Amino acid sequence: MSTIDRPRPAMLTPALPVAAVVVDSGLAHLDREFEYAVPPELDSLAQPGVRVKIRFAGREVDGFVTARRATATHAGRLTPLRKVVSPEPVLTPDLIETARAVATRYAGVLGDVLRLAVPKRHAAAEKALPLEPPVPPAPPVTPAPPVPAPAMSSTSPMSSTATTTSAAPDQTVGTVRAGKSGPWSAYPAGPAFLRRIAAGQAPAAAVLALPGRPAGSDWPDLFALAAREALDAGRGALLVVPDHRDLDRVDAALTRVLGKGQHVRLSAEQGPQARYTAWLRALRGHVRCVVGTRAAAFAPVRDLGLVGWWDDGDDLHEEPRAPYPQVGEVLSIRAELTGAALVTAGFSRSVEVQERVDAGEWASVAAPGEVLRQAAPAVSIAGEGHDLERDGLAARAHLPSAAWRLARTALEHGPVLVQVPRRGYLPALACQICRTPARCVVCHGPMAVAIPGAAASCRWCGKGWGAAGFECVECGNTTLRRSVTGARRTAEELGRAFPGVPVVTSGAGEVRASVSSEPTLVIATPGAEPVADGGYAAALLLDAWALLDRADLNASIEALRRWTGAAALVQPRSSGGAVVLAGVPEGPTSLAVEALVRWDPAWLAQRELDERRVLSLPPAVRVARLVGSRRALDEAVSAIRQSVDVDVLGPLPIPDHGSGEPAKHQTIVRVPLSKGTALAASLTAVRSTRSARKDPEPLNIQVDSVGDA
DNA sequence: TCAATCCGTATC
DNA sequence: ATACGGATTGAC
Repeated sequence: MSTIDRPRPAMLTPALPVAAVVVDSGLAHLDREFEYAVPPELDSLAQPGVRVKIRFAGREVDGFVTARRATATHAGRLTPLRKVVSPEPVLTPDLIETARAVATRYAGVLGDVLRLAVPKRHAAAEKALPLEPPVPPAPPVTPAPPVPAPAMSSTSPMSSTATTTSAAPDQTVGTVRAGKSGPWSAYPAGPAFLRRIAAGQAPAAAVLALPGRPAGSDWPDLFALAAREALDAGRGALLVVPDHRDLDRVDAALTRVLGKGQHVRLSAEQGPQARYTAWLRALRGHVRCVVGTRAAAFAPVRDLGLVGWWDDGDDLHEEPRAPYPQVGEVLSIRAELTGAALVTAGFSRSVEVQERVDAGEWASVAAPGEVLRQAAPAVSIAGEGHDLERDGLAARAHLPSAAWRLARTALEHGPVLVQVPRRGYLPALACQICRTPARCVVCHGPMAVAIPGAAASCRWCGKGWGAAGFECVECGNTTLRRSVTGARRTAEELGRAFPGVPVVTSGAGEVRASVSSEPTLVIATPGAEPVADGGYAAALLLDAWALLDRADLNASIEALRRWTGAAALVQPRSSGGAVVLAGVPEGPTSLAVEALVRWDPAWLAQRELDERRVLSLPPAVRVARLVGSRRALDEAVSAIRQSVDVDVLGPLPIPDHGSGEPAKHQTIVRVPLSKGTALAASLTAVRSTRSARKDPEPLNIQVDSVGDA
C-alpha cells in the first residue's frame, strides 16, 4: 500500500544479495562459511575477499567474504552484513584455497591459518599506496635473447629432461640459455629445469647446492635466476628463506638479476606499515615476485609460477603458532594447487625432502659427485681427547693440535671460521661404547631418564627396557652413557691460542652477516656464521659430539646441516680450503661424519629415510602429538580409532616444569603416509566435537610433531 | 497461570 | 562464546 518501504532507485536490491562469509569465531565446530544478506548500500563494497564485520551468535566478529551468490543455501533468515571494513579484497581465491588446504593438512582451524596468512590491516598503508603500479609495467630487464625464443611456439608438455623439437635449435638454445642459466649450468639437470619453468610447466627440484661462492654463482643466484624464468613466462615467483641474513642475500641477487623494483621483501622485522605496503604491492600486482621469511609463504603473489625455499631443515621454517605449518609444506601445497614450479635447495638435505625425492615427486638436482667434492673444502677428523697434547697454546684452548695447526697456517691466507655448538641440549642416553642412541624396544622412540635417579623410559610410549635391560643394537654392549652437552668455548680462550689475530664473534644476540678477507678468527654458533669475502681459508668445527649426541630424532641430519652450513663458506679444496671436524666420538664413525668427509648429504638423507621406514618414524609415517589430561587423551584416542587404524604410543606423563598444575600427558599417534589425510580428518573431527560440547579439558593437537624428543 | 530459571543447541 | 527456545520449577 504505502510507497515508503519501496527501495529507492540508488539502493536497489543487489543482483547477488547473498554473501558467503568465513567467520573468525575461534570455534572449531563453526569452521565453515555462513551466509549473510548484502544490504544495498554495501553491494559494491562487499566483494569476495574483503574483510567484514558481522553479527554472529549475538556478538560482533570479523570475517571475510568468500563469495557472492544469487540465492542462499541456508534455509533460514539471513542477518545483514554489518560493515565492510575495507574494500581491499585481501583474501584472494588462491589464498583461501591454500589456507583451507593447510588447515586440513594440519587438522587446524581455518581462522588460525588466516591469521598467519593475512597480515593485520594498516589503513594508512592501504590509502597511501596507489591502486595501479606507479610506472607502467617495466619492460623485461632481461636482455632479449639474440635469437627469437623457440620455446614460445611450443605448448606441448615437455618431459622432465631437455626436449626440443629439433637438434639444431637445441644447440642454439643450449648456448643461449647456458649464459642465461649461469650457476644452474653446473647441475646437469639445471638448464632443463629452467626451460621447463620458462615453458610454464611445473617441474619440482630438490637442489643440492654447490658449496663455496664463486662470483655470480652463490646459491641466491639459483633462486633469482629461477624467479626470472617464471617472470619471463608471465607468471609470479615466491621465495622463502629462514632468516634475515639470507633474505638480504636473495634480495640483493634478485635486484641484480631482475633490476630494481621488480620484487618486494616481506619479513617480520619490517614493522606493520612497511610490511603491509609490501604485501599490498604483491596483492595489487605492482610486483610479481616476493622474497621473505616464514610468513611470506602465504604471500599473495599473482599467477604463481614458481615457489622456492632455502634450507628445508632449518627450524625457522616451522611456524610456532597453531596449526604449526612448515614452510616447505605450505609452499608445496601452493605449488600443487596453482601448478607452479617448485625448488628447494640447501647445502644438505632434510629427510622430509629426501622422502619426496624417493617417492618420485621431486627430482634430485645435484652436481656430479666429483664436481661437488672438488667445490667443497678438504675435510679431516680430529678425535675426541686423544689428540690433546702438550702443545701449550692448543692445549689451553682445548683444541686438538691438528685443528690448531690448520688454523695457524690458514690464518696466513685469510679468515678462519670456528663453529662452536651452543650449550643446553637435552641429555640423551646412548651406548657407552659406540654411542648409538638408545631406542625404545617397543616403538623406537628415544630413551631418557625423566626423573633423576629413576630408570630410563621411552619419551614416546613410556615403556622401560623390560626384563632384558639395555642392549645396544649395534654392538651388543649393555652399558649406557648419559650425554650432557654444551661446553662453549669462549672467544678469549681461543683468542689466546692465536696471539695477535683479531677475533670476531657471531652468535645469539649479535649476528654478523659478513667479514672481510683479512686474516681473522671468526667464532660463531651454528647458523650464525658470517659469510667471508672470498671464502674462509679454513674452518674448525668443534665439539662434534655435542651435535651428534643430542636427544633428537634428527640429530645426525641436523649435525650435517650445521657442518655443511659452515664448511660451505670455506674455499674449495683446489684453493687450499680445509675443514677440521673436532671432538668426534671414538668408536664407529657416525654416518653424519662420513657424509661430511665424502660431502654426500643425499646419501645420508637416504640412509636416514631408510632407517625411519624400518622403525616407522616420520617422515616415513605421518604422526601427530596430542597433549592433555588422561581423560581427554583416552577419549580422543578411542574416537580416532573408530575411523582410522592408528598406532598409539602412550599416554605418558609429561614432566611438568614446577607449575603445580595437574600433570599433563602426551600421546603420539602414527599411521602410514597413505592414511595421513584420514588421520588429519579424524583429528579435525575430534577437535570439532570437543569444541561443540564445550569440553573444559584442554587438548592440544599437533600434526607432524613428536615433541622435543 | 505466569514468571523465573535451567539446559540444550544453533549460531547464516 | 552468546542467545534463544523449550522444558521445568515454583509461587500465587
